[in-house]
Amino acid sequence: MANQSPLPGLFGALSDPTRFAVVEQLAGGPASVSELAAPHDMAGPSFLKHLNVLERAGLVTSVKVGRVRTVSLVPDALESIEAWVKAHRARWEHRLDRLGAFLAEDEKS
Amino acid sequence: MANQSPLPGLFGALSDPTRFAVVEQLAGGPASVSELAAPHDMAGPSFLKHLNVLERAGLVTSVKVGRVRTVSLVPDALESIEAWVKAHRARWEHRLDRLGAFLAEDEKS
DNA sequence: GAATTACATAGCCACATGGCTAATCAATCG
DNA sequence: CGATTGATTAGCCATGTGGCTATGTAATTC
Repeated sequence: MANQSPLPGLFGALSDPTRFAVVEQLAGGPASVSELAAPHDMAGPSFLKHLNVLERAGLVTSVKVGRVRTVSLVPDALESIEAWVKAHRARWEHRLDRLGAFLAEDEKS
Repeated sequence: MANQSPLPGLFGALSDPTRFAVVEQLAGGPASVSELAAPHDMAGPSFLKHLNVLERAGLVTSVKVGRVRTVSLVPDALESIEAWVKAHRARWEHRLDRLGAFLAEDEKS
């Protein structure tokens, strides 16, 4: 049982407003570091840290060509989040159904 | 536009392994504080803080009856996460399609 | 009514996080 | 070549976060 879920890490990466906004921007297509940084009134290095967090979390990849680094989304990451949420919401709703059934049953008595 | 997205807050709540596990446990149905705390080798007050974080984030509600507090999931929260992920993944995949089309077009020349 | 149980509050501490400036490196432009 | 631009590295600092112990309070149980 050496297997820790990677999801808390993904969530952590998305828990910062700056990083969250970056992901939203990237959903519109890849962008350079400076394009991504532009909307955020923040010093370059501070912003870079955020990008590194996103990349270490696996939400984002990047390639550097010449002096420009182009960053893009990794769809698998979003997919795994979606799968997890879907599964747990489903379990929960199933439970609510059983509760509803129980209450209805109770009502009859 | 005074409207900040609530999602980073939700993600923050899920970014801690303990809290993440609590949510997973709660997907199986409501539970008391001590039932939730049991699997986590951690002092009571430390664990309580986590529950409070989850509650402030809106992922969880609780009612105290007698001396026992019962905690349950708030499905809306998971739902809003799912909706966000779905939307952004969709945008991204649409983009990939356009890229594919572009590359195919390029191939012809 | 005394002891136990189930949470809760207060306060402390170590470390992580998020921001900054200054300085560097490498590619491109004039 | 020299200047500029885009990204990066190296520190520094304030604040937040996650853990603890000690103590408190309210509901049950014996």
